[in-house]
Amino acid sequence: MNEKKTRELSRVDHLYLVIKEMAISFDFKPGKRINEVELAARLGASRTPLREALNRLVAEEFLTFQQGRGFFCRELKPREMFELYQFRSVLEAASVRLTCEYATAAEVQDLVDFLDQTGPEDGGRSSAELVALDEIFHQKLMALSRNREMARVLDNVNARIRYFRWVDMDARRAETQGEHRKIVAAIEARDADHAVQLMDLHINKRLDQITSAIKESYSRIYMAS
Amino acid sequence: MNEKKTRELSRVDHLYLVIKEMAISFDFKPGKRINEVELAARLGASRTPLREALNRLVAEEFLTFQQGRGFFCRELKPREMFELYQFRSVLEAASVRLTCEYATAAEVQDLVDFLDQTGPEDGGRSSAELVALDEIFHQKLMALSRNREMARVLDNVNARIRYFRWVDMDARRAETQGEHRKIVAAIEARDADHAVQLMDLHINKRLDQITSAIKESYSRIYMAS
DNA sequence: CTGATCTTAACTGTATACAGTACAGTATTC
DNA sequence: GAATACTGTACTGTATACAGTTAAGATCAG
Repeated sequence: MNEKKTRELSRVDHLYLVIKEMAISFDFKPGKRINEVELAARLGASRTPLREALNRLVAEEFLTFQQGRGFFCRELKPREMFELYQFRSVLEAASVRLTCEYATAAEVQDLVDFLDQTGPEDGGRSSAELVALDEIFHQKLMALSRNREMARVLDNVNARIRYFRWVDMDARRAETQGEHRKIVAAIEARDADHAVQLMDLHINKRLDQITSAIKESYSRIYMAS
Repeated sequence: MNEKKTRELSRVDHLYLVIKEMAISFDFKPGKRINEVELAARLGASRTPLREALNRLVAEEFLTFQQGRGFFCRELKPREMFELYQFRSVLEAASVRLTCEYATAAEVQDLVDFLDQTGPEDGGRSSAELVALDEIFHQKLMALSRNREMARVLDNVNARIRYFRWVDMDARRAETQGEHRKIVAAIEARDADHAVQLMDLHINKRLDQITSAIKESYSRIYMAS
């Protein structure tokens, strides 16, 4: 027990968080098997807590598991990304609708303040930083809809498409912030239908767009190694 | 390796399935700690694979985990059930909309056939059987929307509210089948808005209804023991 | 009888050992 | 030369041991 690891956290929790980040950013290559002995050594733990963490990540679809062969990194499949985008769109539309219903004026104002603070410009931010800001905006919105179950699933969906978005954000970095402002304006007016419509435009992505962006994603995954 | 357990399944997978069923039906009492040694002995396994299965179930919110204290059965909280019902409603509305868009006429006909086969009457079925049939109907519908990610989450939501529904179904056993028919009719007409509206009526449940039905649920949980 | 403190038993957290299995690499045969 | 059988190595699957921690029970003061 020497590292300055985040305390108050069990070893399994710690491993879970670290490996989840590795899975998100494809430090494991798509479809490749994970060597437990080697990974355990690298993270300074034994195989027992490591496998417990890996099992959690299997349940959250970051990894897959095959009887007798072990744990594997998920693949980056166009169809799956498309379904996750579609799912995200559904979650966000519901989020907007419920927010129109439940959020107080003060809470909506907080959202406006957040957009003001993060500025209308991208401020020289990296693609990853822009994605992070975008996710925070949507998390705040989801929090106002007062449904923690949907919030939890949205977090999972966002994490699973995050790598893809890092790549994709480069192409449309300018648009995001302005679209957020329009959505909040519609919420302030309590115009749920309009807000949902704007949200759909903001999120939806066609399968062919995804397919071509995934090619770029793959090339970056293997460039980095 | 003696039991006639479902083969081709790893021990962890087997434990996972068995314990999940136990969690769904509250064989573990709400909030109570799970004794690993005792449960391992009861299921004829050692603690290592048992804990791997328990960790998966924590990730799926059937159990909770506290550092240094172990695994606990989830509680049955009105607010959480309400949010799950709301979530289910969102998922099913999306399912209906996408089905209107993507399903072939033949697929919709299969749905009609399924309703015909399971009859307009409850046929003396138990509450649990009716809930199971209802879940199958909604799974089939979700399959037609061609989004496996949403299907997977719907399964999880359904499993988590299942015990509650076993209790609740007694009160409204007659209604379900007829509502399903109306929904399918709207889908056949490709009238998405109407189908969604019917689905909302079919699923939504107010928080106060849930709260009172949960009292009944708790009494049955502790009766059974 | 109530509350605090100490002691002890029970249980969790993790490492490790070993058995069994998958897979690669080599040899052998056609 | 290609295909198949064999053998060895590496890795997973699971049990178990032990250390550390929590929680309960007993003892004693107020």
